[in-house]
Amino acid sequence: MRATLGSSRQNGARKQPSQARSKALVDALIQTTARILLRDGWQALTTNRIARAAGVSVGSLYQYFPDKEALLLALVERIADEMTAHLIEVGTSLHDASVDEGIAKLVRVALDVSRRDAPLYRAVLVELPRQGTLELFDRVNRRLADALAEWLAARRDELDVVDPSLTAHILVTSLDALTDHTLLFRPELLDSPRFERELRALVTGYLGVRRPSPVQPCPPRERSRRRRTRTT
Amino acid sequence: MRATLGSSRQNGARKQPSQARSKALVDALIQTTARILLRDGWQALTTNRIARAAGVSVGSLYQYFPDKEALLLALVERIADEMTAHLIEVGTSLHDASVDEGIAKLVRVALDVSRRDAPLYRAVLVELPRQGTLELFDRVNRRLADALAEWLAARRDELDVVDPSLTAHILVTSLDALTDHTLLFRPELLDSPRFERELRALVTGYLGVRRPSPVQPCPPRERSRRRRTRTT
Amino acid sequence: MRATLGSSRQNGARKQPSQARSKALVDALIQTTARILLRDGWQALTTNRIARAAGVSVGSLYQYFPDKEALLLALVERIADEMTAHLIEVGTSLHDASVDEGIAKLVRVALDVSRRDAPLYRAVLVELPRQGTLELFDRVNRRLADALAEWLAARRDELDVVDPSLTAHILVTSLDALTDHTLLFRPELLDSPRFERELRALVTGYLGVRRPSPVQPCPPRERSRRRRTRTT
Amino acid sequence: MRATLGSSRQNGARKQPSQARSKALVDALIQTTARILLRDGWQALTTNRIARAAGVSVGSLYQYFPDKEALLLALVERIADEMTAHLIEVGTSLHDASVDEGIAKLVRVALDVSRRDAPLYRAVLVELPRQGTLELFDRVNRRLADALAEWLAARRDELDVVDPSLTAHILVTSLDALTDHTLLFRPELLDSPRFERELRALVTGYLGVRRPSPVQPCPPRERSRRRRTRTT
DNA sequence: AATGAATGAGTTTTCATTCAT
DNA sequence: AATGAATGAAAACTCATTCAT
Repeated sequence: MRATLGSSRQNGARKQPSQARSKALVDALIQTTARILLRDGWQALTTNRIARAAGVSVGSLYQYFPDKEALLLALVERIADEMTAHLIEVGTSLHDASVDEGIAKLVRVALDVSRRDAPLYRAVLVELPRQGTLELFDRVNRRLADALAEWLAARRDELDVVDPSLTAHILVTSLDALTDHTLLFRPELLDSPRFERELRALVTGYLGVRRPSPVQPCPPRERSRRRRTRTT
Repeated sequence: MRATLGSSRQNGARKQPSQARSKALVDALIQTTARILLRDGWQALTTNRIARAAGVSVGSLYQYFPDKEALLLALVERIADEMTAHLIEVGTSLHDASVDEGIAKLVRVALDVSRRDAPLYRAVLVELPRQGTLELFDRVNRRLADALAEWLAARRDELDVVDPSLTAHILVTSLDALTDHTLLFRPELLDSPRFERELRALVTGYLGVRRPSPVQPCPPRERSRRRRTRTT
Repeated sequence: MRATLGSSRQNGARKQPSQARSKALVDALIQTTARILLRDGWQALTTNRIARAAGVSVGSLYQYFPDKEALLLALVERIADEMTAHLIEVGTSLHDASVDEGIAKLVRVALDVSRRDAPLYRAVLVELPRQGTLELFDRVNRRLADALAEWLAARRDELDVVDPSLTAHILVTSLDALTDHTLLFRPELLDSPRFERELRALVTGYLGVRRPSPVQPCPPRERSRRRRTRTT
Repeated sequence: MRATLGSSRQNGARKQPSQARSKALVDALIQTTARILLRDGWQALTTNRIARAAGVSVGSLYQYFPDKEALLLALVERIADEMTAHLIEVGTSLHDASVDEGIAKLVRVALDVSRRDAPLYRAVLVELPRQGTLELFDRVNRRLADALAEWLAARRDELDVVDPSLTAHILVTSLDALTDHTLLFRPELLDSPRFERELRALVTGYLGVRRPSPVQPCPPRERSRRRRTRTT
């Protein structure tokens, strides 16, 4: 829910690691950064420490990252990219999904993503300066929102959606924020089916899912009616 | 949506500012902290700079705050307390509010709170270390959620709510997160009536608001029916 | 062994406490200084802390002591004066004392003085900057040495002393240093009779105490030979 | 009289100066510390000043010493080690030394050690916090005392010594303290042959050196007899 | 490319001392 | 005389970054 659905651009890395060796080095640095952040927190996250723990020299660190910030950004990006690996499925599989399926998928993926690397992700959320981080995660959300908007638009007749783009933004943001908050303050809820059900209810309710009533079609609900006639 | 509905306890302040003078000094320091954070960012936020800008000596700063962190916490607390000023109304006025009114109020207050001191709040969200900050804002949310849960419980017959506490948590978190995110990435939405309407729709939908249909009562929607029968 | 045998001069005190109240205040400050030094060490010994612990304001402290150093000096002086209370006896009672008695007294008083306020004295020795302290204690020693020198001179025929002044300096310094060192590193020895005996032996041996051998007097020289006949 | 007869262990140095360069840097820092302490006193002894005066950056200082204290300790240790260079001779050459030779050597070395780096040593004694310093010098003393005790034990028949260990402690402490005190308060004595003679007399007298009296052997002294028979 | 010793500006924090009340 | 809030110079220490090897 917070990963670049596509690929990442040249982050400020000084040099694109072309050789395998370089790639390994960059990986080691990023992973070590994650490890230290996790184990010892933001305070302990110094470039010298990272380099030593990664088994390289500070100089090497600066060969591949112009900045400490760049390294941090790379870490966040990596997380974002791992999130993408999950979201991308949804983005594509959403296409043919029925309304209920789509909603279930959406909710499920939001939860999965939070649970997958909860501790690291939590550490990043809590300890890292958000300056550049936010945009990264937002980009992920935007792409998911775009995919979702498309899907919503395609199912307009079954749903109570006027502005798919705004609705998608609201949905994605809600889910994102809910899982984040829950990760931070009620981590135990993350695994409860009850919580998942509520999230689905939230989405379902918001989308005003219309059930085909075979005999006596219910008149559209107040809210829906109002919504449909309004102009934004 | 993120303020202590009650008052805050003795935070780490070294000395309880009893005299008016002390109070003014503490105020000046906190406001200056806010100002610098706003104008020059986290990097410029050094104790010496704060003190100088506040027109006092560093020593005085440390007379009232044991730590830089304590000062920052005090700032966050102040924001949280200002939020409370708004939330407290809702908490009380919610009691007799009809369902529609309550929802409108809830949404309205969430937006108001974000808009009121948007820039400062944004700065705090983006730049400050969340270590102690999170709990402060969470406390606010919890209290609002409690008030909301009560209200929900009292209107159970009109609503589609099984677990008021969980529902309240979800609602509060959603609204909080939505306004936060929007403040950070789509600040222009914060003032759009469209956005407010959507938030109301989100809440209304989620709560499964039941409309009294005078003639032909619609059979409860699928979702609702399902929900009612499920065991949590 | 380290106290001013006479009285102390105007230490740098800003004002001679004439009133009883002032005297009490000065006392409280000095005693509090000792207490803090003892309980919490040199690091905790700040003027503000001392004043607060003594129940007065810092301003009052500076009313009576121009300096932190002056306060410290006053403490040392007080200790030195307490030592004097003991030494002064020796100084006078030494006059008519026999050689053996004199030696026993000298040694005994050196030990008593170290034992009396061992912890505080130890703290002063270990933690205080010696800048001005040394001279204070030295003055005590000098006076004792003077008294001792006189006594030695008066007993020249029984002793093997050429330069009473130098001998006295050596004796006083030795005893002083021995008790100090022992206090610091072998405090348990301070109470052992064995240690006291050795100190007497040291003095006796050094002074070459001549024993009147009734029958067959050993031939002189040999300071050593003479020494052999002494009884401890 | 105050140096580690052996070598010193890893003190708190952050990094073992393996390269020649590092060694030079550490040396420069320690020597500069000594110089400043000597020239400008304890007050002027700030890490920044030391570093600047040594021609390196503060950072470098902290690369090799975790603490200001560690640097100070290193200085003391260096002095202690230099003392050792002298004492070690005595320790070994004492073995075959006759009683008179041994005593002369002991006294001589005590004086030499004090004279060698009198000003620096004085500064250390007067200005440095003794917290960790004391143990260092004490260790030196203990080792010398051990060597001395052995020598005393080996010459028991010529001397009036019951408990070599205690006697050695007393001797070493006396000499140490006498030279220290004299360095502090009567530095001119340090070079006087008279003073040296007295020290020898002190030791000789205390040890109850027995002279072989060819004709009429004097009966053993009282003290000696008692001492020999008593159990401690 | 890699190293890691060196850098030093910049940060937090302390605490002796003053002075308006 | 007493107070104690205010001062601010100065200290210890950090750590991102560079650059000679």
